[in-house]
Amino acid sequence: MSIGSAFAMKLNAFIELSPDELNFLAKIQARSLKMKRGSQLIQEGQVDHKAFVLQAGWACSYKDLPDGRRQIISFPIAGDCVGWRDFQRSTANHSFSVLTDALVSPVQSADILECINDFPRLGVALIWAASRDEAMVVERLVSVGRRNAMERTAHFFMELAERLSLVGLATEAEFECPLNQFVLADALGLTAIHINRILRQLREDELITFRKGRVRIHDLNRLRRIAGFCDGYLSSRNQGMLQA
Amino acid sequence: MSIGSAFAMKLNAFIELSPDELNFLAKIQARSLKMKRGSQLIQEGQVDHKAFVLQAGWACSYKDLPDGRRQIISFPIAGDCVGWRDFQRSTANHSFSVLTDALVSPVQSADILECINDFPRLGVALIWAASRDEAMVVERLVSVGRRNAMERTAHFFMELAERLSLVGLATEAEFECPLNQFVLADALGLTAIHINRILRQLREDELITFRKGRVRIHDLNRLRRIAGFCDGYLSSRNQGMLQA
DNA sequence: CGACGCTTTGACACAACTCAACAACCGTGG
DNA sequence: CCACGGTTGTTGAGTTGTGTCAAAGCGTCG
Repeated sequence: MSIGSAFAMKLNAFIELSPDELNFLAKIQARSLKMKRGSQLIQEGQVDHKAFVLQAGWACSYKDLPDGRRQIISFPIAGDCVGWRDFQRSTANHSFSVLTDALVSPVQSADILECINDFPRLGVALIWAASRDEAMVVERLVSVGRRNAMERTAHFFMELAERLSLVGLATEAEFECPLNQFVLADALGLTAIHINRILRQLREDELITFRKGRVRIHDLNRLRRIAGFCDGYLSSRNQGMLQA
Repeated sequence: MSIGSAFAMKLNAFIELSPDELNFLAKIQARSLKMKRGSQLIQEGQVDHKAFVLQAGWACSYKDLPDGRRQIISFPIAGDCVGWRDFQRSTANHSFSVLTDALVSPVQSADILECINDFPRLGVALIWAASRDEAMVVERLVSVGRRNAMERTAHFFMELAERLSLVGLATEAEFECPLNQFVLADALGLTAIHINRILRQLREDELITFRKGRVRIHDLNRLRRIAGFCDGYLSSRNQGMLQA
């Protein structure tokens, strides 16, 4: 049986799913909506917010400050859950927008509860996914708090490469990345102008080339040293610490 | 019946707990360990890590970088869960230390599962607590990424005041805070020296005085404006889905 | 063709860091 | 009781990483 969705593919990398479990995942993703690039799925403070699974395309979650500054929290990609964290909260506490044209499946909280009750292994897999999402936020806090612009940017692209390859959207050294420099800046706590300078430096140092929506990684090992990247928090296997 | 523990008190602010539920909470906290100030509960990468409830005292969770830099993620206080996020992971992905002498109750993952099965309302309350913890990490990411040193520090103390008052450890305008300037720096992504200057400015502007482990808030409204603080992500009121 | 979204570059400003020194406080032991 | 070392707080002077402002380049699309 083929895995089907990116969501199933990701969970399947954590525990091997039975046909029944795959069916259930297919069922809750049966209905899906096309979203136009730039449209908003959830607005911070919204009362009747939903939850989604992102089937295809890129999204971002973020918080706006009153004066226009914003911080991007995460970039959900194919197979990722959107807004599940707040599913028992009355109001959403961050906003979600899609960055590209995208395909999303709305999910009812009833589905989530049913899943946990009828398919406990799937429930565990969902908890794993949630804990992985949180680990990514933590890792980004570390980046923004304690890594300089170069380290931070390198770290970000390595994490992205790892996540994308888990759902079959990246090869060893290359992947599509539809993020512009303003978006990168808001994610990494920098300005777009400074991101531009850093990207130039990464290119000149023959570490990463990022042009026209495509990232090419030239020297993985040197990059890993610079970024201080350990993939333990992302991967389902081999969760041990790597050497410094 | 009295509430008993800070943990119960916090959850009780979210949903009113029945005597049975309170009993269960008391049961899992029956055993507790005294920890000496500075000792470590969990080390990043540790394989046989446990989970805890912090009964009294202050702790912190953090990640170290190979070169000695570190980022503090959160400050668990009385009533908070420690290490629950990773309870189904094979290795811990951040470290925990206690900052003061403290009292902790070790919790088995079996207890957590039993809780969810036998006391579903309690399970929901735990999910609420977890989602609140994550919201705090997110809010800190916003601070470190997009607020300047003054805003960040003000925001931090306001959040702390709110959390402490929920477990009865803060009055309107004053609370104990055993954090030194190095610790504050590692939490806020600044240096201890700069924290010192910011604290001086907060004092001179008659906003906050922080001396000898005691924080006094002088002008809550002005502070809230500076920090851009909204307590929605912390508060237990006005969270729906569980009116019954 | 012009308009627009995004990238690139330079000159300059400033918030936060570094280094260096000293002061205040605290527990310990003589 | 004081002397002491260690930890924490305070301050100043100079440096640097990143932000700000301004302008130009370059595709793409209507």
